[in-house]
Amino acid sequence: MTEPVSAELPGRRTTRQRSALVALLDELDGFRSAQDLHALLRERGDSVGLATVYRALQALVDDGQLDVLRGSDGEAAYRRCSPVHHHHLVCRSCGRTVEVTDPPVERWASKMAAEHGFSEVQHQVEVFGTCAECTAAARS
Amino acid sequence: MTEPVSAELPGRRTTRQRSALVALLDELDGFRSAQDLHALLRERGDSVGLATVYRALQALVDDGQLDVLRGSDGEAAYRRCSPVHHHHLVCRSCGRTVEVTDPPVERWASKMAAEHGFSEVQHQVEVFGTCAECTAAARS
DNA sequence: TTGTTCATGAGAACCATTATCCACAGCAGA
DNA sequence: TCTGCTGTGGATAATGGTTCTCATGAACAA
Repeated sequence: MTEPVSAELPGRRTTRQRSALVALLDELDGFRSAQDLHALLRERGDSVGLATVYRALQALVDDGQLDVLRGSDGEAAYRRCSPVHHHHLVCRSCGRTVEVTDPPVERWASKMAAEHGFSEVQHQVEVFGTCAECTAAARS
Repeated sequence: MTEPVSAELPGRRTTRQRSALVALLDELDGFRSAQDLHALLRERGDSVGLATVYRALQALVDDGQLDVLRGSDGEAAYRRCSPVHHHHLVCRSCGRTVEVTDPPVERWASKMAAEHGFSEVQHQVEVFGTCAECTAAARS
């Protein structure tokens, strides 16, 4: 009751492992699986346990600092994202991601849900394609 | 070369197990997991192996007769769907599903992708909420 | 009916994710 | 500085959905 409730991350400590993970995510610009991130950390010498990677990712998601996406194989992929509501345009081939926003889509989702009596609505809009570079590379 | 290539399901046999699965899917109107479907088949006496359920579901998806959805836990859910392109409005609580279409969203996705140089675009739009009945039930 | 070939089913294998256990680190108060 | 509390890390086991293996059985064409 006496703790500063307004603090962003109450009772969350800053450790070498979490810093390394956040730094890595800042460098990457596409969605990466937890397994990938764990392997990348090991490669660069920042040895971190797999369970720790999962815990840290989950914590960051809870804090709204990461976005999660489920691929067609069910594996979760993570990415550092802006805190405002947005959707993604993801390259199937290289994983590069563009954040996009579109108020009309938001309105459409709310309207459609209301028309059918649905409440507490969330929507999920992701666009997958092949980016210009990968298309060019595939042609060579 | 001599087979009827135009046949809907070339080289796919009709078996008791597949018929039972399709019949079950026709009766249900929400997304169900493979595990659920397997349990339901057992309950009604149509004993079918779990592996068979997965194989049959995969085959139906390949033939475009089923839609797949990945829940937040990564579990796949299946549903009998109309063959034309559409999206879903899914009740988080009871799983009931409404199929919706919206050409503007389709156009928006294509336009957005083109602006960023993406090609071979697919999009995924799902809206989750709580349907009127479940909202009412929760209030009681 | 017969032969070929695909489908089935039980269980093992697989793999991402989560839980468990215990040692350790950071911080607060004595 | 010492001590105790609590969150964290790491290794590993457990979990659970999905896929694979392979011997057996069923569908279909001739």
